[in-house]
Amino acid sequence: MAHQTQVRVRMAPSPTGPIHVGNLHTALFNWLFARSQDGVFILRFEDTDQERSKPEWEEVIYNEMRWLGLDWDEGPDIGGPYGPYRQMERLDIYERYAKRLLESGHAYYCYCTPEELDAERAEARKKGVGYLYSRRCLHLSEQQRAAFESEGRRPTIRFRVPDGEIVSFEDIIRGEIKTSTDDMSDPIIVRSNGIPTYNFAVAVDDIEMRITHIIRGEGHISNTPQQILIYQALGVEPPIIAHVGHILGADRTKLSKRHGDSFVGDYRDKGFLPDALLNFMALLGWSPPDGSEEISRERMIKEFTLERVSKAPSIFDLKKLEWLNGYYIRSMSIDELTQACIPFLQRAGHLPDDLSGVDMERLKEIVALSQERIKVLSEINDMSDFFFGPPKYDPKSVKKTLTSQGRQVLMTLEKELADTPWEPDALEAAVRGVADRLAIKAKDAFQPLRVAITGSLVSPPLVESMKILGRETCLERIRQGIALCESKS
RNA sequence: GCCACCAUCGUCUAGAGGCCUAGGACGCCGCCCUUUCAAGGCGGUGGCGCGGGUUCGAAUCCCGCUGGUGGUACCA
Repeated sequence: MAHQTQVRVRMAPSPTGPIHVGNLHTALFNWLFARSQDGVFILRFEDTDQERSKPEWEEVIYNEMRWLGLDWDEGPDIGGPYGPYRQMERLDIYERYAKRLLESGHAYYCYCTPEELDAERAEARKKGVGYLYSRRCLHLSEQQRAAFESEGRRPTIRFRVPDGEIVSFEDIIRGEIKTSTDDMSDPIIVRSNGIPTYNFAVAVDDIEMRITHIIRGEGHISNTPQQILIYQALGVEPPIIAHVGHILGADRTKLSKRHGDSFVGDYRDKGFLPDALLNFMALLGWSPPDGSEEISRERMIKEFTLERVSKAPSIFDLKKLEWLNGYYIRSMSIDELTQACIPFLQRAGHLPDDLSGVDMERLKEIVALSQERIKVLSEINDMSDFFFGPPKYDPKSVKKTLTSQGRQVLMTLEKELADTPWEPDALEAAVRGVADRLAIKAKDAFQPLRVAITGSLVSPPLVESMKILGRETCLERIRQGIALCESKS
């Protein structure tokens, strides 16, 4: 077998906030590709936007990546052979590359002010043509430059886009994409403060870090020709490129903060499981050959190929995520699920912070009764609240069941259950017996009892819940239920 | 405005010229199971944006249109 160079891909977020669902999508595809190819997954922070980048976000991003189980092989925290992995620590590298471009005539200094540039843009807009920088700084003499400098103007560096050429690249997902350089304005690659702009820094980093495949969102398609031109000017073969479709909100626009719940952390806090979230995200724009929906991390890695990634954008469908999450919850062992629910129960005040006094066996029984009833972990709270304190009587449920007939049922049950063996089967038989004796349907006996015990018409299985609650508590709640009947009538 | 990308059920998708009377999944609806709600089982609803080509044959290829999205920054 021929030796192939090792696949190297990267996730390059800017530390300007937590991980967004869109970031996760492309990060996942990069990670899956790396893992499927025995490649290297690199984490790099693109922090050249000094205004918005904050070091605090880095820690948040690490934590979320760890929560998701997306591990990286090189990064700012663990280093690697091509570091540093934070762009602001690589300024000398960009400077070197910029110098090369300047010397080879592929770049030039530009002294235009933002105001002057705005005017040019306004002019182009007025004429209804695409904006192209006027290039009035392309051929500045030493004297002209000195004059600008003495005015106190600090230059940017622009890349000189060649005239009359077609830039073309083969996108693995989309096929050939061509752009005419005549439609491209000379981009600023280094700001007047010496910090490189995105398109330049990315190209330099991807070269320096030996990136073999760029997998990113389709929003970057329009940046690609610029970057290809930079590669060409530097005499470097560009990596293989793949643009994945965006993820859209229900309004069909690119998912963003505006849509709410667009951060990974939002889903973590609601009780979505990382495996479910990853499974769901993988299915947005990709599907395994056999069409399976529930697919483990291992299988995703095994079956992932860029060839199967679709180019169309996709809408984030919360309902499907919830279904998948429910599937994963149902697949967990009771021990695992209980552990996963504990933080949510604590946050709701159902469990103390210090778990040493908690009856874990009882807790597991409670969780087990809710397992196939919850779609997200946080739902454990509403589903099982009556185990942790007095029931919250739902007015509608009370009105419907705690009627005069309900009162009769509960009063009979109070006596009956006083000495029924406290086991689910016996309890069920007892309730049915009462229904028979009263000549009513079993349902009409169970429902008032359910409301008295749990507070609601909707609850986990009743007799199993009563078993956990114990006789005294249940009898007390039945009396409470009777009282509610009386206060009504 | 200009440039680019995209286009199969409501949603995620399968589909790489005949296997398509377009398959699966989520959702929705109905039935079964059942002490509630779920879960599970069974069934149903529902789609190739439009118009031209190419071809014996098009969801699949080409062109146009329409629609959507993205970019158009000394943001990334």
